[in-house]
Amino acid sequence: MPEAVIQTYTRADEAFDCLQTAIVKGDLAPGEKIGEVELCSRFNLTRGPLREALGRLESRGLLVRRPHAGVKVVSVSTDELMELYRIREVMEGLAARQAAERMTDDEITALHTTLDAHEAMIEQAHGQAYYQAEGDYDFHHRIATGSRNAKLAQMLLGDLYYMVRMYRYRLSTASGRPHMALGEHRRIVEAIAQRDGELAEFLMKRHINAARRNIERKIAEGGLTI
Amino acid sequence: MPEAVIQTYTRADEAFDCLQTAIVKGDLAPGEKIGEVELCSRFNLTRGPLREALGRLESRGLLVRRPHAGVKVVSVSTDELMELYRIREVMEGLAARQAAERMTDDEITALHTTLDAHEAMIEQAHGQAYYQAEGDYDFHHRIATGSRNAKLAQMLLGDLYYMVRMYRYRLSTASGRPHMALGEHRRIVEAIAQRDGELAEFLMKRHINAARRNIERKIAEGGLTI
DNA sequence: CAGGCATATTTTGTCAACAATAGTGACTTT
DNA sequence: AAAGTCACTATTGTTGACAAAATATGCCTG
Repeated sequence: MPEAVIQTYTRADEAFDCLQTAIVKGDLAPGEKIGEVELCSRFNLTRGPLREALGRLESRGLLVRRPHAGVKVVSVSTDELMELYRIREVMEGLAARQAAERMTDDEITALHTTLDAHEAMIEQAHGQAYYQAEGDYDFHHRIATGSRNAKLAQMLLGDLYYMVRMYRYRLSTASGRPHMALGEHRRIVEAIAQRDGELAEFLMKRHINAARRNIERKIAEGGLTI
Repeated sequence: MPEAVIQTYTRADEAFDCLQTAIVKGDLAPGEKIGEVELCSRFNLTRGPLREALGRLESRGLLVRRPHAGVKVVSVSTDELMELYRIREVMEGLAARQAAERMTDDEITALHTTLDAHEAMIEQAHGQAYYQAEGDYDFHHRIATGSRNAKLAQMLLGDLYYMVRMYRYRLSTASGRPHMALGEHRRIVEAIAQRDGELAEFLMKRHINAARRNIERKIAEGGLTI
């Protein structure tokens, strides 16, 4: 047994998770001003733990608080979304490089099978963008973890991904280029399997850069409004 | 008037600042287990705001909390410190590139004068490592802000720098290579002034990489113990 | 004498009432 | 009539008391 420690789940954690998913899923719209008492009744919580959760969410940048004036969900402009992708580019590039150097063989095998599953899902649920988005998240999640860089994984998984996902739900994976993305994923995994960190970094950066430009183009075309 | 909004300072903010500086300065030693009531009496606070601040600090990675078991200051191994520098390398590289593209001429002038002040301080307080550390922080702070990438600045200034500074206080700027660092800083500013983003990124990455290797070497020599 | 179990204590997690502040509306004044 | 000011209300910030949980201690048993 690797982990028998059952992290007791406190009400503040519950509040945190509820709010985070509510924000990511869009149940709480960006810019929406929300009262504490309303949130309490909505999630069956009391104000103590709620405030604790609000503090955490604020320091993660998912919502902004003005003293005595209430909290509101952060609203990210398209420019800011592009900046997020630029950060992802360099950080995930680093993650891919370190993953190539440090992942175990078992983890790499798991990466391969993950991609196979994604391919099957794309063939089958042809056009179901939601699965594609989740699959993409799964892939990047594994690489962040595989980097064996705790802080890097924390920043990617705990900060950036939530903000990006917040928009992916709304755009419902605007990228909409499942096959292309899958091919890029395959090449990245190949580089990792060959323990070629430099190549993995390069491919990952290019992959995220392509995703960013794709979204940028779609927004410019007016097909998407944030 | 650009900013007439007086951010009212709440008790939770006070608690947050107190704890953060206490951790960074080393008044609260890493690994030290601290009780909530003790902290309250120490900083003249009550438990409500304190707990809010603890939540924020936890999500920033400065302390770890185990439910019902108390909080303790995070203790970072040398390996983890090196990982922090690797993250800094790519993120500050990006910051330098974007700063070169976006900083105003006034900001660049300010950067120059900042470096002049650092040089004077180094000459004068010859060996006073503390000023060097603060000067270094000032330099990197300006570039992070100048990147015009809000999230990037937040992650650097709000997360990474505090963790690194936490160790700089303890090592009392182990780097101890003030003149060399100043020269590197000058070259980075030159690249920014010439709006050469690519070069600025390259120089910044090399600068941080050199700092990392320097610390790594000193630790390996046994001169420093964390 | 050592190990495990039960109890007791300390510490954290939670709650509900109180105080302070910002936003809002009406009123007065120019 | 418009603008500024004052008071009010609703919401947030804070406090202290209560409940639950984990660690530590001491006792009992093998």
